[in-house]
Amino acid sequence: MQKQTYRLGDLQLKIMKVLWEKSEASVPEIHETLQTDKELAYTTIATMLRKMEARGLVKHRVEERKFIYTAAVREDAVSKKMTEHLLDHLFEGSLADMVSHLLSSREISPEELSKLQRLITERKKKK
Amino acid sequence: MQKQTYRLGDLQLKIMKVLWEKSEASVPEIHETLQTDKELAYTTIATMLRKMEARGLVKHRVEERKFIYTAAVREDAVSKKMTEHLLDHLFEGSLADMVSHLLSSREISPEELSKLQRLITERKKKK
DNA sequence: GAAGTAATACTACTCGGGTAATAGTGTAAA
DNA sequence: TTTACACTATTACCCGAGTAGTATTACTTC
Repeated sequence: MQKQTYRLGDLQLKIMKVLWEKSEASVPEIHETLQTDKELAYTTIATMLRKMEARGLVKHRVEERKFIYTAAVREDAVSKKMTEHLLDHLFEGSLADMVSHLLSSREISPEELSKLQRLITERKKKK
Repeated sequence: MQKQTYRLGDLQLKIMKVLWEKSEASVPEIHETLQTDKELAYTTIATMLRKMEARGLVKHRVEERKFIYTAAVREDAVSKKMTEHLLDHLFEGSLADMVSHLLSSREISPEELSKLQRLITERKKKK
């Protein structure tokens, strides 16, 4: 089990983000939180959560007849999996290629650039 | 039309990669090329190509009764779309966050790091 | 001209994401 | 104690990726 955490649908990801943020949430809470994005039926969220639980992405406990959901996978694990998947499948594992792509196609603030620079310098020292 | 190029399945991506690499290819060629990975029926490739054409990802012309396929979307456009999608949905658009993730979880060669460093310095100068 | 061969066309099925209506259930309020 | 209300459970679709068997078509070669 614990299959492919690297492929999460958009809605699933949104739900995970809510759970990571709040650490736990009831269905109404999640539904409420996501309403800003797009109109989604309450049952859509509830169904999705049940499917996600079957897939091992979330867990729930019952509290006063309400389902309280929590994430069953950690955010950094998922981010890592998803990013690595893309990196390996699209850029043959070359981080430089990937970043160069982003650099050439997006506006990146000077702050971001500096932050990046620091990160890399740090990393070079360590290794 | 020209919808979501940011979500390509693994097989579709593999096929696109073959086409980008060779610039054009017949079904047997593509099938042959992908055989190293995994056993896939010839018809699987053919069907997939037809579906991809319907989706606007590839085109074909006929040459001596054979379909010669070519990519209908450019590699950099797709890479960009896919990477940006991930960046925006997983890291709220912060390139630094994304890279930091990768840096902390992967072995990156000193060469890659230097390359990255150069890229960023370049970019800072330009802007 | 019949048979073999190589290609495409058609059809079909599974699976998972997404979406939601409807049914059921249990507690709270009137 | 009947009725609302607020949840969860069940069921049902659609869509696209993936996979591939079977049918058809059109050359080639006896």
